[in-house]
Amino acid sequence: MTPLPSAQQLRYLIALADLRHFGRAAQACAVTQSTLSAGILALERQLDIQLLDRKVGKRVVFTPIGDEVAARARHALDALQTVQAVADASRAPMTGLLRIGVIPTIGPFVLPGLVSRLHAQFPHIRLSVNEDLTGNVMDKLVLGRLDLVLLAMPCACEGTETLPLWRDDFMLVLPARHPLAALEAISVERIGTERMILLEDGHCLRDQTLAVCRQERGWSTPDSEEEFVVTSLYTLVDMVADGLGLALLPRLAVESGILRDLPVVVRPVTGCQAWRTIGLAWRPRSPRAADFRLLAPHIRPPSVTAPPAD
Amino acid sequence: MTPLPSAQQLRYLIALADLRHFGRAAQACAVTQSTLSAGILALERQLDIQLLDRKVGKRVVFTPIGDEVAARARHALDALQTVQAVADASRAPMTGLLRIGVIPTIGPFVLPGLVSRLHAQFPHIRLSVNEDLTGNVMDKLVLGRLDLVLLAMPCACEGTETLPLWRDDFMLVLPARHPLAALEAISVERIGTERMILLEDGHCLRDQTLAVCRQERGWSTPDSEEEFVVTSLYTLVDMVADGLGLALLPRLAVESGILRDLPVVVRPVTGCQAWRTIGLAWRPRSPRAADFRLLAPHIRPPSVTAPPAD
DNA sequence: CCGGATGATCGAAAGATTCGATGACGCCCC
DNA sequence: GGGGCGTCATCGAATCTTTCGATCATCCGG
Repeated sequence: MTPLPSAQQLRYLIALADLRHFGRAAQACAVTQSTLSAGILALERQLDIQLLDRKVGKRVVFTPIGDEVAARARHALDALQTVQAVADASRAPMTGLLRIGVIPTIGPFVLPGLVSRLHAQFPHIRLSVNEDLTGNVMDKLVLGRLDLVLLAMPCACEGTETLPLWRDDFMLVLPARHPLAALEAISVERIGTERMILLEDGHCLRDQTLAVCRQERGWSTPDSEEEFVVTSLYTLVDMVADGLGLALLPRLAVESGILRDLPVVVRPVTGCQAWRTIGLAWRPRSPRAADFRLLAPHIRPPSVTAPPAD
Repeated sequence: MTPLPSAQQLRYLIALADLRHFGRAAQACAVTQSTLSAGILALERQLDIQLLDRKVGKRVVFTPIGDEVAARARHALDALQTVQAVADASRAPMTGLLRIGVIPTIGPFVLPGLVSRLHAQFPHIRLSVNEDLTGNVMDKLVLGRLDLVLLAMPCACEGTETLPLWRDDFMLVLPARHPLAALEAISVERIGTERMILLEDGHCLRDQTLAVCRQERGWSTPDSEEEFVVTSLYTLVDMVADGLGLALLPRLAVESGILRDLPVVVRPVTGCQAWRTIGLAWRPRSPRAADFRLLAPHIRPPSVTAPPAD
């Protein structure tokens, strides 16, 4: 049985596929050109296939099968590096750079406490935070540009592993002088005739608000000319205070003091399932998946007091 | 930078994880016990983690992280072998064992011609055929026990790559003396009041028949005591001939002569989308994916004459 | 307390990898 | 058209790694 291609050979092939030049690829691999050339030749001999088209001048031209092998080689090398990464992560858990993504309707209310808590608990961790819409942070997650995403479920998180953290109720925010403000709790049917202020497209909270409203048959999306769409929860609250409409806010935002001293009141919504689930998502093959599970208990809404240490 | 673990080391680790015995693992790897022992030690030293618990007697006990690393090692070794397999497949396309799965409502009508055609076209291919329900063949496909599946879409084929081959119309088969037999084509609304004979649960054709019938509002699934459910298309045709009900048959089956000389007539269905798409499915990472695409043109219904060779 | 089984360790031989130097080949410009 | 240049292949020597067989250390059951 011929030996499997070595990690070194795969590195050579991938560098050559990227740079299309033996000398520069060798430089990138920190070896001499002769070594890289011999490595590619050895790979061709071992696999018994032609990876490069050598007749066309002296330019580096991959054969179709060469491209295919290079693509598989990338995957194999990645898998090998993951073995190493798993070992590294276990030897030094909760260290190194953690690139965390978060959506705008969670970030401002969770991150401040989270960052300081993580720094206190895990001094060797370095945090990089990226706030963006659900779709964007999830894209970056699967592309490997983020390690961990804090988001609101339900959401389309194919190809990721998720862990629910806590339930975050939606609460109705309305102008203080609004007739409904007299009620202690407001049933979803009463919202049917009201104008709702929405976040702009792409915010999952927008879709979740619409989903809650659509549980009431009488409700329909406002015409585009009548629509009130804003880009941040802060603006949204301001507009409610101005009497321009009602809005659903996550309890998380309310309890973080987003209402300030504006002339608005906040009421629970009854008669429907009005909440989102805050959760974590990561790549299932992430070497640090075990770390992320350990990290989860430290991600909390600011209002929840820490459980006593044991 | 410490070197990545070698394929050999991963093999040693996996053999040890499987056999839990240095001597036998070494035998399985065709090396001496000392070599395997040294290999494991070297891996532990390179990764700088403890893979085995050595204090407990002399039994081979993996640490939790050892198990984790072994699992990743399996994946990495698999990826390396795939590089090799891609090369092998390209060097000798259309050779070796091809394990093909097929569903019962396609197999009898396509396989006979397909097998002889493939043997003629690719003499070095060895075929292994497995006929089973859609769910079962797809399970075997993703588990790697099949290479290629011939099935009817739409279907839930997550985690697989699919290639549509041709559209297969559904045709209504009814007793020769049935009043509707007088019509040249039968609109789906006329089926609303008829009793349909169905395949048993698990056949995708059953679900597709129900889907067609449900396009007609008046239609509802028969009560279980009134249901006529059979296990094969041949029985189904027999029951139609006996006047027990109507059935939808794929054109593929009709043109393969399943109606024999029974007192039934077959009519096109109008007024709805009544067809299935015959297609191929395989694992996206299959080393022979390129082969499968080349193979597709040779999979045809028996009625279609071969295009002239060019 | 001893013999068998199991895994770790050691030195030597075989094999693989790498380097620097050099060869072969096409291309460009004078 | 020929020399210079850029590019990839080849070669021998030095170095590093892997493997083997032998041996040692330890544990377990009688």
